[in-house]
Amino acid sequence: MANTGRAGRQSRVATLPPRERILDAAEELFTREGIKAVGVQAIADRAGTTKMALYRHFATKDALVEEWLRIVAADYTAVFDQLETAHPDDPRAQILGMARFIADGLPGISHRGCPFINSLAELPDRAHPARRLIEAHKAGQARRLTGLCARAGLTDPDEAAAEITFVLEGAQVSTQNASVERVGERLMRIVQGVLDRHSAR
Amino acid sequence: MANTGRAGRQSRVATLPPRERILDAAEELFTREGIKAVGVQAIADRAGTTKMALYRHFATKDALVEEWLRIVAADYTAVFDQLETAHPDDPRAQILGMARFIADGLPGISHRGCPFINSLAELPDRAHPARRLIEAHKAGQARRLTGLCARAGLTDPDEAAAEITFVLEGAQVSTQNASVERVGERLMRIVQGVLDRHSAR
DNA sequence: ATCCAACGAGACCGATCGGTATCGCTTGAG
DNA sequence: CTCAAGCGATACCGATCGGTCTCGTTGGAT
Repeated sequence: MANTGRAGRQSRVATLPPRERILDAAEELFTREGIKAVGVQAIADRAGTTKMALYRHFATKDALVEEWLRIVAADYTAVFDQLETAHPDDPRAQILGMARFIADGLPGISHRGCPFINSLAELPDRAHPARRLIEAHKAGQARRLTGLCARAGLTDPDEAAAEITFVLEGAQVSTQNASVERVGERLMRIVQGVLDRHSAR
Repeated sequence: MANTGRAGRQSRVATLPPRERILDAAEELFTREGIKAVGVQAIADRAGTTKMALYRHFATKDALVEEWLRIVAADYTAVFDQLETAHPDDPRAQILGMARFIADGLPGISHRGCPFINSLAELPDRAHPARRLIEAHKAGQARRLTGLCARAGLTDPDEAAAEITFVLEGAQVSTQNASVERVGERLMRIVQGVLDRHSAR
């Protein structure tokens, strides 16, 4: 998901405006190295611009972090929305679509995990705006997933949603470690099993 | 697990040697604030000693981080061992015991997650000794869990172990966010379900 | 009693951090 | 054509980082 910008230098033609390049660079570096490990200078360099230009668009580094996470969250929500319009009357397909989206993304984030989980680790302060954003996003996703489970006719929507959430998060975490092989398919099989098991018999 | 040292000032009597106090302080601060966010000065202060004393026992900050993670990993392994001696011929009880241990620990790590997962987020470099330590520990736990699943007579030990791992990690991650309520019991119920489902009928 | 190793205290170092100030240059809307 | 706004470059600021050095004290084994 995301990572729209090419990795190369500032292309000669059709260069994006500085603000977008900065956000692309931030996405790349924050994801790969972590928030605290990346300095604003490095972000400016990778964006092919300067620190001053960065501070013309973002008040502080924290504000940039927040905006980056807002975009990531919006990307996830967009996938959810898109699945909803694609399968308006099939909540089960929406759930499996979300799982498929996560599963397919696993190889790409190999050894680097989920941006949200990693950012939470670097933002211990619950009052931090970026952290509040993450928690709000996760809460919204959980509510939405629970709703889908209910509409899918599962016997215990709360339990099923929690189960799926655990498995989804756990798969992303586990991808950081060991053999990434078959994690995606394993994940799909498990989610499928959860749905079947909670279905009214 | 761990957190053996009292939280208070350096007690007047029976004060632990500096090295232990430093490790206790590191455990406390690294867990609560994160690795990168904590300076060696802060660790020394909390241990009631000085930076110099710290560097007499640990070559670098990284070495201290590594030693801390080694202790945490050893604590987990010790619980595993203890369960093995308690239920030598009941692999199922061992698995449930481990899940119970995690579940009971969830309220304690509320909003701060698992030290391993958080540390992975702050150690993007796969060659970092501390990271290698974590990966080795996780690999060992996974192997052990798979073995238990096999001995428990589950039809697909690999699948069952992966499922349990995902759920365990996911529960710890999710504890950082929302309503921590009932997460422990929910976790136990899910693991129990995984065991039942994979049992030969 | 002695002596040495570990300790507490604190100054100090170079590097890097987030963030600001200054100054030309480009550029596109009026 | 004009001119202000946005831009790139660079120097700079105070604070903090990990890590080193010195020195005076202390306490347990011999």
